[in-house]
Amino acid sequence: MPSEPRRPLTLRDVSEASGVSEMTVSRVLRNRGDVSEATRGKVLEAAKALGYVPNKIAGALASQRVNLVGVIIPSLSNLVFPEVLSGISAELEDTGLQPVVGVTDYSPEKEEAVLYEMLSWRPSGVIIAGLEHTASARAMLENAGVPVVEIMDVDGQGVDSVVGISHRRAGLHMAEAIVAAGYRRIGFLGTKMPEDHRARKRLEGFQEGLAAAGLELADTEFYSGGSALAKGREMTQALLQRTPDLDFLYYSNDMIGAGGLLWCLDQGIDVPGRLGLAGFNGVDLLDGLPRRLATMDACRREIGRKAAEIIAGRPHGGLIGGEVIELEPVIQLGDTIRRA
Amino acid sequence: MPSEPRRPLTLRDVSEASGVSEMTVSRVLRNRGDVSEATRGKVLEAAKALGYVPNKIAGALASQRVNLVGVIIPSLSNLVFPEVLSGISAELEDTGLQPVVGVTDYSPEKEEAVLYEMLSWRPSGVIIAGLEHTASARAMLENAGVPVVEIMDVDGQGVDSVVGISHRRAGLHMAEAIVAAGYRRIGFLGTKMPEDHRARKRLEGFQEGLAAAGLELADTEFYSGGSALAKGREMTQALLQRTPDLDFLYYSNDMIGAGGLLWCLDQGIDVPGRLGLAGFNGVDLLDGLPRRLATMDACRREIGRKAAEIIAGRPHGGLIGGEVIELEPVIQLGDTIRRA
DNA sequence: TTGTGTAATGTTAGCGATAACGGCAGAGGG
DNA sequence: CCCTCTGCCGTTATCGCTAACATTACACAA
Repeated sequence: MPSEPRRPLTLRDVSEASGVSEMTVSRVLRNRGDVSEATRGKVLEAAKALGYVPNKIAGALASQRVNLVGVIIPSLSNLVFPEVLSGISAELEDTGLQPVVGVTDYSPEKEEAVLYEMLSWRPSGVIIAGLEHTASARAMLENAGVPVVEIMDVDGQGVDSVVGISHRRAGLHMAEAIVAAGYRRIGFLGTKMPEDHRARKRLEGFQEGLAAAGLELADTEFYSGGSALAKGREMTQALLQRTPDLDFLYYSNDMIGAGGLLWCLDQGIDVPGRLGLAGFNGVDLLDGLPRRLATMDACRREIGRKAAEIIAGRPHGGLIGGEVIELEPVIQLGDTIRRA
Repeated sequence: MPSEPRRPLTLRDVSEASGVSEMTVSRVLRNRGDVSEATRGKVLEAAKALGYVPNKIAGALASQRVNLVGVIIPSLSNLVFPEVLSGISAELEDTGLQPVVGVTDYSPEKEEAVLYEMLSWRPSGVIIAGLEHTASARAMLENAGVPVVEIMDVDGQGVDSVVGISHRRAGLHMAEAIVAAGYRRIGFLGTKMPEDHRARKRLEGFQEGLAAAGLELADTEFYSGGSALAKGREMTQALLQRTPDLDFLYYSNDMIGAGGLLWCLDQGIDVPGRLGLAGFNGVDLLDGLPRRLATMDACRREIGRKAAEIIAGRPHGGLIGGEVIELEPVIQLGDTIRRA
């Protein structure tokens, strides 16, 4: 047990304490190269006694290798992204790689800044949400010299690899299911976020699906900020007040959908008979609601896994390049869409 | 627009492209030292044209400075921690410092590993949840040579600075409020997590508060894993079936409390008349529930801010040492505790 | 004995940046 | 005219570690 952390410890301190060269200490600490059991023991003991922690900055500079993977996502409070992260962590678990998270708050400029900052640490790979980036950001990704995986969304052109679902088709399929169940007067409730391209694409796909059946949205309502559950209530009330004859409400995410569901139940509205409801994401956080909200699983964890797998699978940013993995979201009718 | 990212770019490339020395380029890129407007322009232009991204690894090694702050938390899905993080980010916003997150899954061993990994990058500070660590981890924190802030909890001895609330007193105050409202047959529902010391302390404080009124817990129920909302329902049902005469349920967090609340409402139980409910955390995610659950704000964002403030305020790990900041959680009676 | 192979360790030369200091103009004062 | 000062920019020496190669010691075959 040492007691004076005056001058930071270096390999040299360990080497002197154990009577071998710095190189040998380095080899022991990295489990690389041949070292006799005896020296290994001595070195480990000395390192532990001193409380030595290797300096990865120097190590990375010397070896030109960094065990970090940059992960850039829009938000941590969205509930979706922590799940993606969890998939990434799980997959990276014993590859020696480690995720480092950056958050953009849905701002392209901030995304660019975060990306720049990350790349300046020369990570072994980058996982970034979405396909839409500033020109600079896209250029950085192209020139990064490491594998890049754009996640969540496959509706568009990626820089390198892409893992996600088609939000357009997700919206489309939900529309088909709703129409098939016999609903005709359909409203949409969503967030007012121009930068949430995935929500936009879902809506577009949804409208496309309605159009195919000769329908269009009867009314829409948008919000921004605030507690999603509470907003779901308010918006639902507002929408139904304005257009009382709606027979279905499609929410852009499960949280506001849940709020809407709770409001409808409070009001004694017959769900799904008189009014059907659906959300998006399949968050199991909401499992305990009085009814299971119809939704569509966004394959969040799986997306994280696959993305991490791609990064981990490319030795040194190998030039294998651009896989596109499209996952298939599964519709869950729950209790809020009439069954045939 | 360049097109061949063969050999990674270095300062030298920019220096050659702009006809000045590496040192001058470095100065321009860091906004440090005197550089004429003319050269600055040339350099920036060259850097942009090449798509140069500085190598912070080399920079950090040379300058012995790293603009990262390690943040170690048990989980990202707990809802509480993203909020703490958001406070940290906000406070660090324009200090040049940047948070780097590590997750421990409530495992002391993993915490130790994550801490070791973080320290090996020589961050400018460490923010870590909780006061309980392995002996090794504690030693590392003590010898890190940078400011350390332990957050969330003040019931115990910290290594350096501490920012949080007293969970013991939080539990105690909730007990007092419940007793004051006239409830007597009180049950507790919580998570089965020996490593969640804060939940444990809250429970202890709660029992202490009951004891002061001559009461003790009438029954308890624990769970682990699964969707919190659903678990809240199940546990509540189980507990009330086993001990039907309970008149109050104290939940260790708002999510299971919300599940319980929904179940009680489903059952037509008179809340808060026949049965009172309370949770912990004050997550505004739940604002849209049919009733506002009684809870206690854990000052999550504020904790993040204060912790970041301490880190940012210490120039180079200055030796100012050990502040302890105890925040005061506010009880919110909501609609699930009888009012006087 | 000499050579050859292998295991275990040491030596040297950077990795890409920055700190610290040095040099060299031109301005201004005496 | 000399001297100091300031603005601007270059040179040199690390930072702590690792890749690559050199070296040593010993075993064993020829």
